[in-house]
Amino acid sequence: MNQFNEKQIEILLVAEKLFAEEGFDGTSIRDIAKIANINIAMISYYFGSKDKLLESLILYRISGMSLRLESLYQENIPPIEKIEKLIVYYIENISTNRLIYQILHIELSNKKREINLDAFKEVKNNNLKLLQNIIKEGQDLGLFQPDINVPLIPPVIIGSFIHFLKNKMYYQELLELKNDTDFETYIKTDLTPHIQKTVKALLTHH
Amino acid sequence: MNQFNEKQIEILLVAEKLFAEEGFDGTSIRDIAKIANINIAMISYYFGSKDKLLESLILYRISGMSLRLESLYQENIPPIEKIEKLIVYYIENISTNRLIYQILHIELSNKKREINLDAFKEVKNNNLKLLQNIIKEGQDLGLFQPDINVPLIPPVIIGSFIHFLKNKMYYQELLELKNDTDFETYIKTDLTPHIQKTVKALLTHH
Amino acid sequence: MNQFNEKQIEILLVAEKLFAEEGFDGTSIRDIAKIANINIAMISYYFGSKDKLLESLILYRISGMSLRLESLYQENIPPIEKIEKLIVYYIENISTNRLIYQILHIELSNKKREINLDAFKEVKNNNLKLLQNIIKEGQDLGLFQPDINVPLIPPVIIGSFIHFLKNKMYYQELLELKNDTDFETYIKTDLTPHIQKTVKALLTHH
Amino acid sequence: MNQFNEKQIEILLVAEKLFAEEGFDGTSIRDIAKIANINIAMISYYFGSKDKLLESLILYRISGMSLRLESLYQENIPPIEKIEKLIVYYIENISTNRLIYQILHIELSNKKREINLDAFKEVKNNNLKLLQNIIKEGQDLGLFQPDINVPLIPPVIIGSFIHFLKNKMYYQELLELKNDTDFETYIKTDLTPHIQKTVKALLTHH
DNA sequence: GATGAATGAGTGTTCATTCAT
DNA sequence: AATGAATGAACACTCATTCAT
Repeated sequence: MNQFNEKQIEILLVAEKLFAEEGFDGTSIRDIAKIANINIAMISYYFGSKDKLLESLILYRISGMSLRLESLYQENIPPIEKIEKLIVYYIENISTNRLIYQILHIELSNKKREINLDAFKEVKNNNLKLLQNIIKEGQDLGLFQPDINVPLIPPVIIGSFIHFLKNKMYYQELLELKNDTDFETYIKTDLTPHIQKTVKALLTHH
Repeated sequence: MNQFNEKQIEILLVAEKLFAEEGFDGTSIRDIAKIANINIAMISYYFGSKDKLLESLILYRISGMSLRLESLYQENIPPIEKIEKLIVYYIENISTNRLIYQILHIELSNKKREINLDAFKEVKNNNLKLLQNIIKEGQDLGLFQPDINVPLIPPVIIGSFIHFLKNKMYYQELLELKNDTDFETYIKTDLTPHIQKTVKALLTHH
Repeated sequence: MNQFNEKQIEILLVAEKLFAEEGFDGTSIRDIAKIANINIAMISYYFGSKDKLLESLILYRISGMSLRLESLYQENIPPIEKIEKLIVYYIENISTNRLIYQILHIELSNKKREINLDAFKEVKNNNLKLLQNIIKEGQDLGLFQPDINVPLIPPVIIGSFIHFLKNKMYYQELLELKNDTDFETYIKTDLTPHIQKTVKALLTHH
Repeated sequence: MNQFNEKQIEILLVAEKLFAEEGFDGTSIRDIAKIANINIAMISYYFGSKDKLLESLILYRISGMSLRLESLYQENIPPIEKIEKLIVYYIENISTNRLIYQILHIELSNKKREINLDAFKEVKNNNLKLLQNIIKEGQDLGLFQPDINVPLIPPVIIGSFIHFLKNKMYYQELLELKNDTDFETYIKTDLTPHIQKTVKALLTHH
């Protein structure tokens, strides 16, 4: 399933870190080669070019975003709980793939590079479909309001979380979260429930 | 009040466009000079360096984010309406300053550059304080729930909107918005109300 | 006699210091302008160009090397004492004009710049002629040896002294001269006598 | 023993010539690249930077100043002859390494660059020690005067010669040396003996 | 299959000088 | 008489990529 060998993956991981920290244009293949402890020519050799290295990285990461959700819809729990679980999934998925999300967020708006995001789109569509099913279920049960603009709910979930991440320093100061652990804990104990609460309110409030 | 002359502002606008589109590292001062139709040396001459050009741009834009809100709190309208207006303000402010927001979002997470964001932080803090006052007012009137984590509300508003903007192409396809005008209209007629509804639900839902 | 006005001389003095310390090519007119506290354009305005500034400086300095020696030959003292005095004059002249000597020594060997050194040559020739007369006098009196290659004596005097100056740091360490004052004192109490002794030995030794 | 390859040495030789003729700041890496017939990037590639190129050049030259003198002290000839030979060595060494001496003399007095001259200092110290031994030998044999300031003798030798070289044009005219060959011949037939005579006079004259 | 050597194109910046005022 | 604004040319250096081996 995975078309990259060990050395290639090592390069991809180094590249991911650097692209996320310094940006694609701000990262030179020399930097990558030095940290990955490989010859500079290896990158062109393995991936063809710096651009194709990015493509490979995105492909590698997105194909790794397994759809562990498949079963969620089938579970025998109230729709409201499914929503809660879905939100946790969203947040965990972004957390796990934080670096590639960062890269994508930057490069997405870059006119220079045309990135094939079909695989990413598919992931999004699957998640959206699942969300739609759950909401439909809740509506059928009379638990959720009927007039819900479903496609605008993921932006609330994802957007809130990513905005929080991006402004880490600001919120660390504001919320007096002294270190990274505090920050991560806050995401679990406060931010996630807050987003859940927000979405649930939206779905049920009349 | 504004310390930049006409020509400098012209350069800033070109730089803003390019930095947003291509990234800071992806934009060369030659690109800027060519489009702004000026000599390359002018950028160093006017701003000192490419880095300082970015600083100047941020300063220029943030100092332009006038606090047109001052009066909002004083208005004689129900708190719920104030919230609606504040959300419109948030969205309009980001819309107007879309490019610099994009730049900031990218450069914020770049380890290389240390950008002085004190002015930006101040804007944020002011907005947050206003939000807190409005919510307090609503709570005192028994209209809003008492257990609201106020600092987490701006992420919902800003995050949702920015996520929608960033994934413009995806949502244009999904929502069948054929062109930029449709997209902008959708923001006004659907997205803004959706965010308002979401926040209002959160505030009032028990 | 002096064709430079006060401001021009101020510029020349700043330029002299910088040219000596950083070299001509290593000094920018911006550096000069900043230290002299004048507008950059002033240098071109007053002197025409950076190159002509150097020319002006050399002219200014050389024309200032007054021939205080005229009378030496006429003094009623033994030739050997005249030689001693002449050597002191050489050393004092170079000391006083240390900076311009440094500049000349560097630029003399620079192929790029063609410096008109006629005035400098005249000074040298005058000094040489005086030396020749003194030596002739000593030879006529049977005090000095007859086979003296007079033109090679100034190199001994000037060369020794300048070499000592150029290798200041080396000799400060070697001779344990802790500071600039010690160094200057050593020149007076040891180096000058040493050069005098050397030349006198050459002139009188058979 | 020599860490530079053929191509690097070729670059070093071109750089040496240009640095000597135009000064370090007056020489661009473009000039060097053009004359050495290499790509501009090669200089950074081989030496790291222009500054390090200079360092490499100095290292290359100084490490090449072999101490061919070791045996001189052991030779079974009178001290006065050893002195003569040592002076010839000084002059030949400077002649051979004329360009790097010129560069060092310029850069020595440049405040900008800090050049590691430890190796150069060692060469000087070795030569000085040899000189001291020879003079001591002559003094023990009653041939040389006892009160000799030995550290000030090299300045006489080196200074005289370098001053003569630096003022080549002046002395060529003064001494009617029509071309370079005449000039070089004069150094051998007149200047060297003159310096030898001077030092010998100093050492033996009472 | 893997890499050291090499390069042309491009980077941001500084330069001395000019010119309108 | 004096200067701020402006510029083309040059600067040292880094870039991603190629290619012979």
